[in-house]
Amino acid sequence: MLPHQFFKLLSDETRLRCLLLIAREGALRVCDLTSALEESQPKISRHLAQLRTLGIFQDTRKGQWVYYNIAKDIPGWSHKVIDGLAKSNCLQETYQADTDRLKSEPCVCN
Amino acid sequence: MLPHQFFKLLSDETRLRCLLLIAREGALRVCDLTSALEESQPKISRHLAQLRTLGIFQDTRKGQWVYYNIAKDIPGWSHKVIDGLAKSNCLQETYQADTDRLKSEPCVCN
DNA sequence: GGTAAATATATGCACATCCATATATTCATA
DNA sequence: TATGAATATATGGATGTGCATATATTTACC
Repeated sequence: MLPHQFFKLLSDETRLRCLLLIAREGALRVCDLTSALEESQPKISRHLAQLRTLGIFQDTRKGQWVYYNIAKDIPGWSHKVIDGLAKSNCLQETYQADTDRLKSEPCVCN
Repeated sequence: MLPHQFFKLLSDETRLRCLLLIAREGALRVCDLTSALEESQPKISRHLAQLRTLGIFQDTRKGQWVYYNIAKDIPGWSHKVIDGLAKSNCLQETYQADTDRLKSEPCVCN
C-alpha cells in the first residue's frame, strides 16, 4: 500500500467518519455505521469495501451481520496516523454526532 | 480546513512528495521541486497552488524565485501527521530518490 | 539608463479519466 | 420469506495533466 493510496481513502468524508468511529469504538456492523452516519446502506458498503480492499479494514461475518474492524497488519506509519486522529480532541468534536447517534440510537436490527 | 480536505491533498503522489521533501529539507523553490521530482513545471506549480490555497503551504518570493514552506499556523492534528510521516524511516525509503536528486543534482538555476 | 533577451513561476484551455452517488437488483443468512 | 449486505449500472461532477501562453524578475548589451 503506497502512502498516497492510504490518504486517498481518508480523503472521502464518509470513509473518514467510518474509520474514526471504528478506531474509537472498535469493530462495528454495517448497519451500525449506516445508522450512526445516516447514510444509505449501499453507500456505506461501497466505502467499506474500498477500505477492505486496500487492507485497512478486515471483515468478519457473524451470522447475518458483517463486522468491520481495523486490520491488525497495517503499516506502522498508517497505524500512527489513525491513532493520532482518533485521539485528537479537535477531531473528536468534529464528528461527535456520529458517536452520539451510535450510542443513543442503536441500529434497528438490535 | 476539514480533515478529509487535508487528506485529499495528500492523496496525490506528486503533492505528497512535495510535502515530504519540504517537511524534511525546509523551504524549497519551485525549480528545486521540478528537478528533484522530475516533473513538469506547470504540474508542480499547480499542486503547490492547491497546498497553498488550503493553507498547508505558504510562499515567499525572493527575487525571481518563489520559496514554498509549510505554513506555521496549520492545525495541530495535521502538523502531527506531517511530522510523523517525515520521521518515518519506511516512508523515507519510499521517496529517497527525491532527496537524493535534490542534493546531488541541484536545479540548473543555481 | 534603456531596451531586449532569458529565466522563473503562474494560468487559461482542452481533454481524458477517475470517483462518488442513486437506483435497482442480487446474494447470503436466519 | 424477511433481513442484512454486496454489486451492477448509469450519471454528473471533480480532478490531473499537457500545451501554450501570460506575468514577473533579472541579466545582457548598447
